[in-house]
Amino acid sequence: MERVNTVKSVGRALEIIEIVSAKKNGLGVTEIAKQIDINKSSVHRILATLVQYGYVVQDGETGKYRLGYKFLEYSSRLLDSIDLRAEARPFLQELEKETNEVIHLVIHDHGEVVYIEKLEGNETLRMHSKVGRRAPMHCTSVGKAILAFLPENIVFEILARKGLPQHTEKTITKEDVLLQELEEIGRKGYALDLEENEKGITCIAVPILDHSGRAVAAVSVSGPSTRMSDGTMQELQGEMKQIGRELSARLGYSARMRG
Amino acid sequence: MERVNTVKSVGRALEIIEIVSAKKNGLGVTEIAKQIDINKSSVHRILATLVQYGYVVQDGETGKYRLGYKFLEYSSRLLDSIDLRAEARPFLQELEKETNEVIHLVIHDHGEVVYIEKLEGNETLRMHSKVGRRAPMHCTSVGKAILAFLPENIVFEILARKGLPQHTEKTITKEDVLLQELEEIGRKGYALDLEENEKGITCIAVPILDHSGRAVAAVSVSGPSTRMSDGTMQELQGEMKQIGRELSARLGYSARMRG
DNA sequence: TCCTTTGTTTGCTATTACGGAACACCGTTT
DNA sequence: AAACGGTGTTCCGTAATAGCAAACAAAGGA
Repeated sequence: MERVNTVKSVGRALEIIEIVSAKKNGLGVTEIAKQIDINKSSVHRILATLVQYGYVVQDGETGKYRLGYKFLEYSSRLLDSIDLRAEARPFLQELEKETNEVIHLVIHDHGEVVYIEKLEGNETLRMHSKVGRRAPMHCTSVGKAILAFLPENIVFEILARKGLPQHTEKTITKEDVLLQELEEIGRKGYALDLEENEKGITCIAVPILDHSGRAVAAVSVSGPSTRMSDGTMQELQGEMKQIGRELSARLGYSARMRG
Repeated sequence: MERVNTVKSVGRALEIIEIVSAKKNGLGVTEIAKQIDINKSSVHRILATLVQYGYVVQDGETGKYRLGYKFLEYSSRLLDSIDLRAEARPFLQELEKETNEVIHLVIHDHGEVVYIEKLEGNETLRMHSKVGRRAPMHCTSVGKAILAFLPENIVFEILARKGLPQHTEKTITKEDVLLQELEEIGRKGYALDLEENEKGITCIAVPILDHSGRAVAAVSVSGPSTRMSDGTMQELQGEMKQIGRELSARLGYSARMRG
């Protein structure tokens, strides 16, 4: 963790937010101070600032500190600014109607994927809390679809930083194997996840490219491996690639994708 | 703005976040520095810290700073922790089914209401970006329903701090009139918004009380005034009060509400 | 081409944030 | 009841550090 030209107390504040966000029911000054090994009074002062701005609230009963609703506000603004969501929505809905499986829209952020939309059969209502969740790239269809359309040096940087932790017995944990897979994905134009992230779950994904041809997002269909047969995938991949091209075009990328 | 025992740089950082969040397409160091009248280099150093933690990202093309997806993550955790949402969901769904109107679930936060759920006919998918939005209390049904079940001194504090800005010609802008209305709401157990916030829109709301009988949230039905007739309201209010009681009970409030 | 306007870095100084300790305030225990 | 361990909060001297001004770099525009 390099700390060149940064503000120490701001960093501490953000670490405190991280800690506070992790405990649903809040926690106290002393507990926080222990976790990051700085003085109680410093924690208290930073918390006071965060409270003043609504980032953190102090529970009236227990006195514990919890995350404030301010984050919902910013999150809302953020989602608004991602017009990709609005653009993608009709395509996702059609995909869901056809497949009756779970549809995801993710964005690449700092070597992970962030879910910004999830359509799940009749349970569309339950999805909110999933939006914002993160997942690794090396063992998800969306992650691999994006990696395959990123410059090599960025891919190496991500893999070096994040490693290839094993999630299931099928997770690709060797870098050379993954690179070969990415090369294939690049040729085919879509990525598969054959139970590499979660046992029994198979996914197919296509990347969404920005104006320079770099992947910034991806769309996927996920389902139980029993339903996601080779045949199903073959039917799906054509349509999904079409959707990927369409959405890429709306981000300004008009060049022709291979495959 | 009192600043006793707070950390200046942290406050500045949060102000910078506020500014950055307001511009969809991001903005530059100089622009930010101008807005809060501090030195460029200070802004730069704080931004560097925020970038390091993922709160802010720098656009690769333009170099402008935009809000990072970190906020989605925290927002997600926050929504998870609000079990009120989960508890309320089935009730809201039934309300929506019956009325075919827009259903809102809000939480009180610092003298405003924050939307944490929105059900909107067939367009349930479009709601995400609305979650986290804020609205004033004095001119919304949900806001008034909550105010009516808060201690007087808190009500006065909120009104003093926020004022009663006029949104439509029907907005209540006189404090004594509003207090009288709140008293009536307290007796009846539900609140109406007769085009006080938005022209042509009528709403009805009931509060949700915590274990001590103080309002912390509210549920509402909104629709065009043409459809939200007196008769409709009369039919609705009984069921909505029942929902309010039910949800209050789950938060630990078991005392009998008046009305 | 030069000039303006960015973003970034540097060095100095005074600000200010930090940590230790004291304080106040519980709830328990003895 | 009084002493205790556990909170959260406040105070104060000091040293670290965040802020400022100015210089630098880089990128457009005229």
